[in-house]
Amino acid sequence: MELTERKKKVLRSVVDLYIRTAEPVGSKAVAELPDMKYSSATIRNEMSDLTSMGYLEQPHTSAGRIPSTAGYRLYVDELMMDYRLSIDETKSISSAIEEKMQRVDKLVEKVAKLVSQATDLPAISAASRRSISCVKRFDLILAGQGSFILVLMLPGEQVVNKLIKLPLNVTETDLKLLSAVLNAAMTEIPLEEYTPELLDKVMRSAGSASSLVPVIVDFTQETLRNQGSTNMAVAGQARLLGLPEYRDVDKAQRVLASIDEDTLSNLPAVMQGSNGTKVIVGPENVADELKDTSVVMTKFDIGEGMQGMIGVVGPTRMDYAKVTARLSYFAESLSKMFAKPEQPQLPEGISEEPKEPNK
Amino acid sequence: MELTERKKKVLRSVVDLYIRTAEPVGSKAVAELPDMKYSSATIRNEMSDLTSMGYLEQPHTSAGRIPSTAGYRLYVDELMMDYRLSIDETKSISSAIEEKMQRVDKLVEKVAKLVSQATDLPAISAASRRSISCVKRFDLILAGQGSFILVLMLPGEQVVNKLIKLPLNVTETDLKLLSAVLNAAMTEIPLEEYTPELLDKVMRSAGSASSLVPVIVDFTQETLRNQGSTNMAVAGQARLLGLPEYRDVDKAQRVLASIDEDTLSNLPAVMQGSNGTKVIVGPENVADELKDTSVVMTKFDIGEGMQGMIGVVGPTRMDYAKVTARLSYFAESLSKMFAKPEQPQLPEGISEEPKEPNK
DNA sequence: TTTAGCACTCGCTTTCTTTGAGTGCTAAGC
DNA sequence: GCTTAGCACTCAAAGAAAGCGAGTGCTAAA
Repeated sequence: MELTERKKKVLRSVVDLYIRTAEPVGSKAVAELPDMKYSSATIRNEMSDLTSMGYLEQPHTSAGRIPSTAGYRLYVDELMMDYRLSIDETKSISSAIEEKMQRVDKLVEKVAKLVSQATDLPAISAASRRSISCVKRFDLILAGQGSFILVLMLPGEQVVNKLIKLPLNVTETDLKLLSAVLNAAMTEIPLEEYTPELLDKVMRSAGSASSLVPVIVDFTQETLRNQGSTNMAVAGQARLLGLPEYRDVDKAQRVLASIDEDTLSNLPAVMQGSNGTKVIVGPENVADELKDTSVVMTKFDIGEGMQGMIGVVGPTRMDYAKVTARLSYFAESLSKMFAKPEQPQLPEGISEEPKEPNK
Repeated sequence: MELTERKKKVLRSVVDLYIRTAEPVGSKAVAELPDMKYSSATIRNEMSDLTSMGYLEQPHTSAGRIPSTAGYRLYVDELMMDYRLSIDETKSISSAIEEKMQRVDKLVEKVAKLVSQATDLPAISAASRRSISCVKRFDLILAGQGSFILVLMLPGEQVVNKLIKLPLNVTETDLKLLSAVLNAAMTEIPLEEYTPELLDKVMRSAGSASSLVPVIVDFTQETLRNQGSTNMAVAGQARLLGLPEYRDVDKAQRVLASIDEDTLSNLPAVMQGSNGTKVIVGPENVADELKDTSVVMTKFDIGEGMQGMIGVVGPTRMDYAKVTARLSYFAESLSKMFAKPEQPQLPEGISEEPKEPNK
């Protein structure tokens, strides 16, 4: 059977109504829509066709129709009207983002909150660095009896430090020598090349400061490893409970549990290939708990070898148009913010990174 | 009427049973407890007395009894049996804490998760620094054309850094001079003494590097201000939904909303005075949404001018004994960890010490 | 091809009934 | 004088039955 224009129109109307009401949609309701020029009987026939074509479903014989997964898919891919963000919306999103945000992990948290607020759904936000990283420079600063500060400069304006304490005395000369050795031998090379042989070589060149080498290298390796890590935050889980489909507490709990930060750690992988906004409708989901829950995600580049992702989780009948619009706008604003880091809206640049000592 | 030993025993049994079952407790159930040597009729009389004394309540005439707020209070303050942590429990708590945790904010997050796991309830964790802080030392490291790294040493082994970029050239000599000036004039003094006059003086002494002073001082001030801030994390909200009293989604949502990180920002204030473990039973709560929700909190010192707090939120009938025991153990382990930061740490001495609650 | 009409279906809601845990009271027992 | 067995009474919760009404599919007429 062919999917005529009228059928598409009916399908769109059904999905739109269902998104709004969360109740099965009857032929009469569709017929009464302002720009629907046919009677309920006609609509009924069309809906019957759409059902046999697999785009709609009937919870039971005498109920209205609800969109099937295929129906949502078609809706998202073709039928969905562009949602125009109102000036107010763009304004509130931009101004929220523009507040200066200091560290990446705080930023991720903040963004998750904002996205959740903007969509009224639970939101996830993540930022991950690709781990192709190296040390650009080592600095050692004497900090007192047997303690010194190790400062690592990494690509992308990042600076990491650690206060190191040792049960032996350290002299300025030791540190000078050691930092020269480290800078000569261990900068600009990836983690993999930190071989035992290299360490050995460094140790030997370090002379009296050689006992400092292991602790320095340990920290460096750990730092480089963490560079490839992902910051992630979830916000607004409670919003899920406001939705009729999650009045069933068990269901809500299952979904909430599965969007816990721990559980989601593999999510970035999902986003790997695609760029832009991606909609995963209900059963297309990998996780079993999310079978009747949809996920909308947007990936974006934030420069400096970092990637950002924001997404929301909601019922299959969520307002895809609105959600994707807001998400995209968010992503865009964030990209912009990162693209020109020295611009006025971000007075300090985003390169600082206050660190605590204590591994 | 006098509160006899037997009445206390009955009350304790009622609370214990209610904590376990979440159902009104009948006289028969109490009478059938192993060490209850009276018949249900006798218990019935005692329960009737306890009801008129205000320690128990009846949801309706022909139902069992549930503890009133006064009943819980008495239970928590006097009746509650010490809960002995099993070796397994202490082990799992200690080993969880022992994992190296890097920064305070990450630690707070991690602890919230652990506490939530250990109690199976939503948990809050916070760490706050008293803001009496100063810079112990400034270091400036040249990092390239017109950019350098500012390193601040703060009390308590903290080191903070920031990469600063400027549209002008900076020389090693400039930085040497400047750091000498800064260390002479601006260390060991509190934020308040960063007066315009002082800045002026520093600027003048800084010579050709004077243009760097404002940006350095800005960052320093901001850092010191942040020192007084509070890190806070909430974890395991979803666990609330597993409890029968929160099957009512609206209720659950209200509670969850009110333990959102934002809302709770005033919580540290509540903990101000008291030390040790504090139990807030239901209606004793300030927030209206938490009227039938209890909060158990423990405050502890983690040295270096920092204070920690962990707490859980749960139904009024939560297992206070178990929860306070675990919370205290957590607090203790954390304190220990901070007290001897370089120690390999714990398992010896399973000195749990389920705290006597303070009224 | 569209539409009005009509019989039919079936999940909700409401009302009524039943059930049983739990109570308070009384009178007998220790 | 305490304790306990016994019994009538209460009342929420669970189950069953009835009625409602939104929605359908089909048919026949426009």
